[in-house]
Amino acid sequence: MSAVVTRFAPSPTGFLHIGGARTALFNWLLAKRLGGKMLLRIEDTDRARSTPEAIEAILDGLKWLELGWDGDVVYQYGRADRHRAVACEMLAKGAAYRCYATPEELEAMREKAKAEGKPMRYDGRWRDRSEADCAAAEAKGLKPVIRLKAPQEGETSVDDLVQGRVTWSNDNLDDLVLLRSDGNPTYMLAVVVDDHDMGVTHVIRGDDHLTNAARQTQIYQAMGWDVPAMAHIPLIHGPDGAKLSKRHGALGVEAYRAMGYLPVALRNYLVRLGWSFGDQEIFSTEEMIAAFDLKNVGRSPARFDFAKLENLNGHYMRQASDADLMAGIETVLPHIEGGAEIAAKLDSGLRTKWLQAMPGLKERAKTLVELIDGARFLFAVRPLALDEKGADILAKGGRDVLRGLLPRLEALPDWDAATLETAVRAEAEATGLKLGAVAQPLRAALTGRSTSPGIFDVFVVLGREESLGRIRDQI
RNA sequence: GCUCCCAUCGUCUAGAGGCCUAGGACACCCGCCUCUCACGUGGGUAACAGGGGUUCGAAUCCCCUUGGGAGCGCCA
Repeated sequence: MSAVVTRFAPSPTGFLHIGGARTALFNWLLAKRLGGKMLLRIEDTDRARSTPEAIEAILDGLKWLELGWDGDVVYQYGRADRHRAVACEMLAKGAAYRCYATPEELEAMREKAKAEGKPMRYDGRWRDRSEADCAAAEAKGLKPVIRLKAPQEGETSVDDLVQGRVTWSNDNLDDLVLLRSDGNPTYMLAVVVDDHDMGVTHVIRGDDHLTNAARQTQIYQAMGWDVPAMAHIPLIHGPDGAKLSKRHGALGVEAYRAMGYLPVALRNYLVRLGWSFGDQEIFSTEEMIAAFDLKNVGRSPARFDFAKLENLNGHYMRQASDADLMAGIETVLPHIEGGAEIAAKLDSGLRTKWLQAMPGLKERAKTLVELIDGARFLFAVRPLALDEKGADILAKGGRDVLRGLLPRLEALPDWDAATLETAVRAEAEATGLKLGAVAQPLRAALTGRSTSPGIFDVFVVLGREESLGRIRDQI
């Protein structure tokens, strides 16, 4: 029984988008589940569009998502010699042929087919030419491409683990180009050769590759190689149902990092997009691995829903340890707006206060960005700038409440939550106010806002001097 | 145009002929808890695209229609 080998094979023409991330996740999960390996291959045969920045972004994205790959990264372009060798082998065995049709000629052919309402396929005009024809073309200085001599009768089927058996009539599949006229392999050839050479047993990718699967199957067959198991998963759509384009939120995973999402939450969200396991919604990484199965991957496309991602993220934030959250904050700070200033203030004193406030803070935040925002009162400098609601509370009687309360607080022997609460309640009782009517002005003075963690916790984290100072500032 | 894929609440989905008066989750609405906001908790609104079959019985099987999506490159 040979071990399972999956692969994630992005082309480095842009960042790692959300659909790619899910494809990587599924490959990773299947490999983990079956005790196999997930390989990483960068499909950079398109020299003009591949960039080192994109490669970096993809590797960085996978690392952030904690989807590690096995072995070294394979760069497809580095294997061009082998691809060429296979193309020559196919030529030699009659499974491929030289085609001297020019790009202009092919373009005209497509235009004509389109105008006549016929399928836009290569018509095989060089399929059975003589050596003499080829020599004549050569003499004219034409450089040939090498095309697959695909079967013209019968049909080609793909037994897809997600889509089921999908069959094409061979007359709908034309003779694809294996080697370009400049001698470089095409994607179609390179994928097949690489997957074969790398021992890939399961190909999991977006269903935009479904038709390619048929053509690639023909290449496997021409070479007499085993076709790996295939699984074409449906694409992710934008919230409006249209294709997930850049305009819609087909953001790179680094954008999700900058929005303050946790890798564990993003993984959980992504795995439930298209895959299900009964009614279970929350999966730890271990549970995900144990439960994942291609059989439970659906065939219909899913829409991306930020609300659900956010909810999941909130769940994982609440569940996370304060220390992990602190670490998360520090890693995300360089990636968010205004993060640098906060990072500059983040000394051990602030870190201690922040950690102390974390239990109350994390209950109220759905993202790391919100967590940071909710903690602003910790490092705000006196006199505090009030937001609209905070100012409103103080303007409408809040100051009077603070004036009445101040002496009581100043006289406190201890500065712990219980003592403070007793004092504030006593003041409320003495003035006939509800606790909320006293707590809100305090909240406004202490945090500048109308919402915050429990007010007595805020008192304690801020400390006696800072708390009293902030109250006096507002009187 | 041609080929292929898809179709259950607003969204993600459960459902593999009777267990479905269609379940869960998110979102939304109404309560409870409460110093605010959250969290938590109780409840509610909300879906089998349409039409034909097959069957004693269909969300589940078949066909058609409609609506989405993908592919049809010397891109990947």
